[in-house]
Amino acid sequence: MRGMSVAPTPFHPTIALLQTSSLTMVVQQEIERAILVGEYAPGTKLIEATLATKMGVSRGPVREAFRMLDEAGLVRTEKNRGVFVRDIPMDEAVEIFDLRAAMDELVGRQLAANITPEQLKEIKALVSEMEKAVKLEDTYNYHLLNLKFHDRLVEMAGNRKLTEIYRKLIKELSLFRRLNLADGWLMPISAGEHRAIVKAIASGDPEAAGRAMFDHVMESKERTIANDLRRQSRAPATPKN
Amino acid sequence: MRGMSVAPTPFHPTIALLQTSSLTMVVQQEIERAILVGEYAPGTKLIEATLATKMGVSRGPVREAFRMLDEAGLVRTEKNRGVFVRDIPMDEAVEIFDLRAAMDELVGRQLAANITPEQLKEIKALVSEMEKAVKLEDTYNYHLLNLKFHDRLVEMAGNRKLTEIYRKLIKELSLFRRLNLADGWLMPISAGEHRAIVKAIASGDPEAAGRAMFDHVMESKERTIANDLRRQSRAPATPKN
DNA sequence: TATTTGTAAATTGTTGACAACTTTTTCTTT
DNA sequence: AAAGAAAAAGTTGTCAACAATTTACAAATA
Repeated sequence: MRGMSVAPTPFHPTIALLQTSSLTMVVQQEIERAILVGEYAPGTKLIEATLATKMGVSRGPVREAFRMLDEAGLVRTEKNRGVFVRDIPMDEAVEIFDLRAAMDELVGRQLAANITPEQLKEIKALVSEMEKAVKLEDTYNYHLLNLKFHDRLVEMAGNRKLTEIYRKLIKELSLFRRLNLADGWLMPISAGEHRAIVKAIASGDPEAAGRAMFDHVMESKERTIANDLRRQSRAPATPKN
Repeated sequence: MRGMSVAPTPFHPTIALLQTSSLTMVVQQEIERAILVGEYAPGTKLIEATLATKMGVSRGPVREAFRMLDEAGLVRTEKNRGVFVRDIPMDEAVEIFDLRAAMDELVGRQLAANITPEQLKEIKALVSEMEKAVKLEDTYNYHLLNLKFHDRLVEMAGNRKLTEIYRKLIKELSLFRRLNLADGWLMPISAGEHRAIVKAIASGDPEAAGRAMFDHVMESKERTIANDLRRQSRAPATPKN
């Protein structure tokens, strides 16, 4: 037991947490959670002192968390005016879709060449669950499964940098308010595309799988745009009677 | 002149600067510059107090800048131990190359479809300059022109999100020490690929242009890997004699 | 009434101080 | 000497106070 004073593996999980996470980290994650879950809607002003007292810390950690969230694209900082939950405009959402399409194409190619039988089984199960949700018209659950499906695919592609940036983009996209969280009558279409993706990946044809994933993202982009146009015609942008 | 109190465009440039940049911003940019230019090598520990006094500010802004640089992937933070300039390992560099390839493929497709004659002229000029640098064996200038060439292409593709992330990746890659900054005998090859890219874009064939850009990035990836292997054989990793 | 000016309140920007932790140095002890 | 313990120094984490700026609101003016 000599010289064994290296890396004192913590006994209790709480201890491990305290060793890795500073107050800044905790605050950052909590604010991020609240933003992503919609507790702070896009455009909302986040006040340092308020958040600080609410979370029982001083303003320092809150400010540091703000700088992180800003860099991550979840808030926007205006000097001397404060930080606001970011609102993703339509054109930026479109840009994100295009970028995602290119990334997902890479994912498809990679998976067609390298996916394991177990992994294939896993994503097939996810697709089945989604089809179940379609039958039940459970849009919320479909939305969650859809996120999981794509996240797992990206993760399975085995490129950590890709995964990291993909997730960052998804987070930003969740701040795009006009996003259609699986409108009822669109679910079957989306679900069908998922089947096609899995089939293409299983076939082992990189180009086909890449194209299937690329097309799927572009289709959701088109659906999102169309959906937005419908809304705009229903509720005019500037009703300046 | 009613309601003209909007957007008080500053008269003096200094005023504009003071309005946008807080100390944190200035500190962040200065540290980033120093890192990218190699003043702080990968692995270097950055000490809050030292930087603070050196830049004439308190530790607060420095800490906030650290959080930004961490999120941007330029430094890594170890709780209670400090922040260090990040060192990009080989496998991560490879991942970045693969991701960049997918992004550049999108760029190529986009440009083949949408580039203007003026833009085409501009990038042709850049390629010519690079060929000049090849003749002069001016590797440093070639390196700079190469960066500019790719940056302009991405910018011309007109997807701001893509541009933003592309630049972030390039910054991270510059922390990959084994990167071959245009080794002499490789310049002609790289330059040839650039000609091919421009030709493909000019032809207006999106798939060809996309493939040309994709292939070019993958080739530089391979060149980088090969270069690293050569170095390793020259200077063994663990000379523990 | 509409616009401007002045003032108080709220909020952000920055700093310095202190506590907690890590690393280095010094001092024992063998 | 070598190893380990104790002390000192250096550095980070957190906080509270103060300064600078913006916002809200009321009074004054045209």
